[in-house]
Amino acid sequence: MITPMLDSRKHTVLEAIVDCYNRTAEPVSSQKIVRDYDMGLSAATLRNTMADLEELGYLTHPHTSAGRVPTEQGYRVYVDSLMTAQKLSQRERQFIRDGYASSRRDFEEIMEQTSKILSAISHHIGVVLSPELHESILRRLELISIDSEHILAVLLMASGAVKNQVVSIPKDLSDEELYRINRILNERLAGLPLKQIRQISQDPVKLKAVFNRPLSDPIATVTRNTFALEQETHVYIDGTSNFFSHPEFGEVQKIESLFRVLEQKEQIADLLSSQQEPLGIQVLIGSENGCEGMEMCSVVRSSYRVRGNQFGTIGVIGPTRMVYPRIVSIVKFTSQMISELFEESL
Amino acid sequence: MITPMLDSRKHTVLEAIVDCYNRTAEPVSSQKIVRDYDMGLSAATLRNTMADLEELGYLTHPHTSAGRVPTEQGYRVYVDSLMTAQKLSQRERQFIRDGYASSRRDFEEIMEQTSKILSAISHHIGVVLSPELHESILRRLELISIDSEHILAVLLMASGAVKNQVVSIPKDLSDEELYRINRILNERLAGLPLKQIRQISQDPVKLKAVFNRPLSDPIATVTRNTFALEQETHVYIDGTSNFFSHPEFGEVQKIESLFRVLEQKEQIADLLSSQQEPLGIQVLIGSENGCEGMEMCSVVRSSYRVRGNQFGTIGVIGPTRMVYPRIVSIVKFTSQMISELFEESL
DNA sequence: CTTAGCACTCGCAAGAATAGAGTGCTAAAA
DNA sequence: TTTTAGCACTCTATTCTTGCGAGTGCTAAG
Repeated sequence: MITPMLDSRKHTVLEAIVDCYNRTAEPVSSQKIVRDYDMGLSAATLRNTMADLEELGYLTHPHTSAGRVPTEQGYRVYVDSLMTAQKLSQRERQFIRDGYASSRRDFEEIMEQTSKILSAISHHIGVVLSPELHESILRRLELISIDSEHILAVLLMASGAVKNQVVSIPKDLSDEELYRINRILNERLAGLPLKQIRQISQDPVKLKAVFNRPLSDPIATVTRNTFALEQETHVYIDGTSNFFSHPEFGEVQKIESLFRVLEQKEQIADLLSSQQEPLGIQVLIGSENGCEGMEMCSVVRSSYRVRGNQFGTIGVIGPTRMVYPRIVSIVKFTSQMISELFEESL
Repeated sequence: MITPMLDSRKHTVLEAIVDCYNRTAEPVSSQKIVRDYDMGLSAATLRNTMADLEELGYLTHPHTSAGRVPTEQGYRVYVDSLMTAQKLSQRERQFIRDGYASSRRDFEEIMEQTSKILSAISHHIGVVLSPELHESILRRLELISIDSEHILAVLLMASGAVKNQVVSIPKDLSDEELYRINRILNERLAGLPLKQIRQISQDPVKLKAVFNRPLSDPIATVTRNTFALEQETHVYIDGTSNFFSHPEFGEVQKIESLFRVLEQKEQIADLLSSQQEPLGIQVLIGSENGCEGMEMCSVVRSSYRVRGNQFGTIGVIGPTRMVYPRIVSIVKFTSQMISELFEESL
């Protein structure tokens, strides 16, 4: 628990500074700590300790005569070994539960609702990443005729996700034949992950092996066209305007770079999924998130689990100066909630 | 063409001021006009004319020693009777067409792509409102079993839109029975607008009349649950970060109120659909849009048409100081494009 | 090792001075 | 009668100065 280089006083002081800075968004002076934190030390002593912490790289000075501000490294230590978990209040838990109560529990709605809940309760940005479609297991497939050249393929996944896709078909395919194809596809492909189905459908040898039919058969064509899917995850974002209330984003410039990033959904998807380990909670502090234009933001993320042993990610994006214990608890609890939801329903 | 109260000189001057202000975002002085617009008049004369225009309510002064800025009323006159339509260049038309080329032409993708195209080419915010689901005509309905208590209802609309919905069903409904119900529902309900179907499904008398079965019959339950749909339109927004490049949004405050509105999709939906007349283009200048927090923005919108005689709306939201002729042409052309797309495909 | 005291640094806010852009008005010119 | 040159006046934006206050670092005493 105790970082080797830091004695217990340095710990306490660093924690106090992080805490104070998080609340005020202003550099913390030695005076301020004496006044607010009653730790039985004089300002001068604190100044010495603070100077030490600065030398170790945990604090900085905006300028000579200003108070101290935690560095990313300082936050790192704080998050890893200083902060004490802050349990969510009964109220807050209830708020999260209520958020899901109204939803009709379909897949998309849960995703959307989650991003809303996360942002509403954290007062930061809530983000949800759906599980990668390719990893999903096909539960069932339905082909619906649209016109003579197109059908709508409805892919129902084990996770509860649904993917609609318009597919071109060979002309003059009768309804009966379509129905027959539909039945065969379900027989042979249901239960397999999409990734594997895709491989089969693009590989003539495998395709032939699975269906035991010539490649010119309509069934081969339909399969090929239906499963020529791109990799795909959806990103749900909510609460972007919460950023305006933080004083450190007082200048348009800073907020601009952030918003430009947020509009690039792929970047956000990368941000949430990179080096994600299943079922752990992770905190990326400041530039650790590796996202250009988001250096002054931290990300708290966690994976969640849906049926079919698949994982998605939820997260909160906020200023580096966020109340980590609270946000961590929120993300943790919400990811549990959502995993449970997917377990019990659908 | 000529507004009664304004002689031809006032026209020219007003147009010049609007044009100049649109380009520079700064109050326009008499000097500036003499220099840039070669209209054979001295600065003093222009000042007189400008004073007249101000008295008529078409211009204002930020302060005594500043240049003139068009009022909303001024813009109104400009848009209604002064500006000359600016044809899109071949390049621009091609840009729009190319934007659709890649899309696989399913309903959602066209919507999404349209908002992207609009924002990319206008450098403002692109918005698309899908047709109201209730007005859509049901083309076909497919019921897919999920588990013993739920099915997935896939509603395929005449417009090409698809709506998935998880529906609770009576327990122990056999697959055969579900299939039978599915067939009957298609027979009786396909071709009707959802609104009407909803009425039928919620009204015991009508329900009985249509299906000629007791209300306890599973078919009645499934119908009721499937068509208990809320009114629903989707809003697609893109290009929000474009707003940062406009100098009039240099202060965080102004941009904040705008972004808070943009996060409220319902408000945007209202904004686009209120008093919309089919197939016309409309320009709402400044506070005319009636949306709190968007007083400094104008909206150029147009409806588009999908199969089944339904209408949706597309629009561009930008600062009041936008290049109206260009934006109007963009919106007009795009709405034609999208109508054509829906005509030919799907 | 801690702390009081003090000199020193630096940012920030308030004021003062200045420059300059633009207007309105008046009187002369067309 | 309309246009224009000229000029006084107004107001903003910029720059510079000044003073204040918050904070630190260092030193010497407790």
